Amino acid sequence: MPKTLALAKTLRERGVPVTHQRLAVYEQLRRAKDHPSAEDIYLRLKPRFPALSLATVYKTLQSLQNLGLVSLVNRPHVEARYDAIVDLHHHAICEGCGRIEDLFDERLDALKPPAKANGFQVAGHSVHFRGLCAQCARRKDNRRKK
Amino acid sequence: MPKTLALAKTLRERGVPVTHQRLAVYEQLRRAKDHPSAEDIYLRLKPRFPALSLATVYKTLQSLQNLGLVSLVNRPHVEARYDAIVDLHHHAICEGCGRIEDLFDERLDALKPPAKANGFQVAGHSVHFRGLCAQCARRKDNRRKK
DNA sequence: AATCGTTCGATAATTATTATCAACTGATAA
DNA sequence: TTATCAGTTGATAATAATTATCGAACGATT
Repeated sequence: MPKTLALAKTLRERGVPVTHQRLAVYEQLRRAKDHPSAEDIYLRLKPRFPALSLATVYKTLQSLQNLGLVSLVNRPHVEARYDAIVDLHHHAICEGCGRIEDLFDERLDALKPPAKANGFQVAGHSVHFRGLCAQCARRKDNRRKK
Repeated sequence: MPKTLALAKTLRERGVPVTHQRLAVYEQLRRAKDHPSAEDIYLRLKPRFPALSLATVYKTLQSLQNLGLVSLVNRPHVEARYDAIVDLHHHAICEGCGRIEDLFDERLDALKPPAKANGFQVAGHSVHFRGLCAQCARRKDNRRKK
């Protein structure tokens, strides 16, 4: 988790050109405490960088993600997936094939937020595991053995 | 969680007209075990209901959600939100104002999927609490007292 | 069977995101 | 410092998922 000042060094080390835009987007995201959207970041930077394009913000966030310097709170632009099960349950999401499996587990159902989340009134919760389902895990192993 | 046969009764009780389309969409979703998208459902029903429109599937899923009969696995069509924190952490999402707060909690970090999730290779996980943040909870209370 | 409010299907509109591409910029080497 | 070149930028078009619109058709009640 490099600080803004260290970002230039990190980028250089990985052979990624250091640009004003990249530094500014990362700096803005580090300062923000509200998990901004691409457009939020764009609007906040616009006064200082009048020539900035929204597309650049998207591309920059994408490459910072690839470098492992930025994470996504919610997956964007993915079609909605529905479930006829409305009772409390959880999900395992396969990153290989997109398959979503239902998980029923009382231990997970009983979770409570940490006391630090002061005054937050919980209406519900869910746990998402991400990884590879049995089939996809096998396929990956095979590929590696080649 | 009413069975398909019971759906007509449930809808009637709530004053919602019972239509072939609504019954079919719900039946299809109950049978499916793969958390289908609106389009998946549409394509699966098309052979039996050639006149069906994709817009109707969306509208039907929306009203079934309002009735509490269908749940969403992932929130659709919401802009991506980014985070400069890449270490394992969790989120509390306010349904009032959309605010997302970071939660750090070793208890939540240590979660493992139930043994039943056979062969699933976990790469990571996260816990989402949804509800109302302190401010929004207060506002709701006030409104109720009127 | 008549009426009325709701829903349906077709299509246009909207929103978030990605693709395209010519002009520019940062890093490297002369 | 300047020339070079791959990678990036900004402007805009394209795409994908979803929602809005609206006249025609339907379900429930009488």
